[in-house]
Amino acid sequence: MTTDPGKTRLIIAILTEAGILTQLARAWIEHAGPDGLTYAQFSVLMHLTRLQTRQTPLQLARAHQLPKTTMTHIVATLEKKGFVSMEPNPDDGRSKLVALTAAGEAAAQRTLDVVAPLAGQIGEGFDMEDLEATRARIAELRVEMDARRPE
Amino acid sequence: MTTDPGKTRLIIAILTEAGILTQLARAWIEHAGPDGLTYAQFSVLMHLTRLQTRQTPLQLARAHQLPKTTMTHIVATLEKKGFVSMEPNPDDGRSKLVALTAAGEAAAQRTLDVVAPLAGQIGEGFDMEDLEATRARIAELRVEMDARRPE
DNA sequence: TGAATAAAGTACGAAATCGAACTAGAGAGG
DNA sequence: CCTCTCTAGTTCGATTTCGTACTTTATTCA
Repeated sequence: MTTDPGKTRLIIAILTEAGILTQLARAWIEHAGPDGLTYAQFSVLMHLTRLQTRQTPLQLARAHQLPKTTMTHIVATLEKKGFVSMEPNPDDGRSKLVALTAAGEAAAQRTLDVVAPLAGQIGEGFDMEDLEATRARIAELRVEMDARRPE
Repeated sequence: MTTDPGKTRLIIAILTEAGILTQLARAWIEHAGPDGLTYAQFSVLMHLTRLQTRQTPLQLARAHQLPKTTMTHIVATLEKKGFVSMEPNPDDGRSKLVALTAAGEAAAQRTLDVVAPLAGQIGEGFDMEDLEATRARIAELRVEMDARRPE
C-alpha cells in the first residue's frame, strides 16, 4: 500500500502556506511594538499568560518546538527586559521556573492590543465554524508531526 | 459594530498553531539533508522548481514574505553551493534573475524524497477534502494578512 | 529633457537561532 | 552507597535573519 501522492503534495502545500502565514504574523508582531518584542518573545509571554503557571525552560521549548538553547536565549532576554523572572525549581535542582512578571503581562497585552484589531478584521470575512475547523485540523497535523519529530 | 472577540481569538490561535507547525517543518527539513539545506533555502529551491521560471530576488522575497536583505543572503548562499545561478535581468538593469541549476533541482528533490514519506504518513489519517479545505483556508488567511501588512 | 522620486539590490552591524560540547543534578542498578 | 546513565540548562561558535543606510538604474512629470 503506497501513500497517496496527492495527499503528500497537499500536506507539503499546507506546510508551505503555514510558513508564509507565520512570516506574516512575525512581521505583524515585530512591527507592533511598543515593547520591541520579537515573535518568539511574544509567543512565550502569551503562552505563560494563557497557562497562568510557571514553566521550566524545557517545557517552553517543547511547547514552541524550539531547541532548548534557543529558549535559554529567549528567556534570558525576557528576564533582562524584566518581563519574566527566573526561580530555582524546588523539585529539581537542575531546573528553573520561568514566571511571568506584571510588566511582562502588560507588555504582552499591549502588543496584543495592537494586533487584535487586525486579527478581528481578518476574521470578518470568515465563518466561525470554518475557522475552528481549520484550527483543529492544523492542531491535529501538529500532533502527528510532533510524533514523528527527527532525533 | 465591534469585531467578534471569539473570531479574534480563533485567528490568533490559528497563527499560533501555524507557527508551531512551521517549526516542526523546519526541523524536518534541516535534519533531512544530505545537502544541509536550511528551511529557507529549501523553500526557495522548491518555489523555483514549481514555477519552472527564473525569478528576481524581490519576487522570491515577496513570495516567501521575507525581507529582501534576507533573500540576498539566501540566494548568495545557494549560489555559493551551486544550486542557483544569478544572471542580469535583460529587462531591468537594477535587477537580477535567479535560475535553478540542475544541481539545485537535484538537491531539492533529494530533500523532498526524505520528507515526502513522512508527509505521506501524516496525511494518512486525514480526509483529502478536509486537507484541501484547510489548505485553501490558510491561503485565504494569507491573502487577507498580506493585504494588511505593516509598512 | 532634466530633476525629483521610486525601485532593486547590496553592505554592514546587531540580534536571533541553533548544534556540539559541557556542567551539574537526578535516577537506576548493583 | 556508588557507579553509570540520563536529564536540565548553559556556553560557545557558526550561521541566519533583518533593519538602516547606501548605490545604481528606472520612472514620473513638469
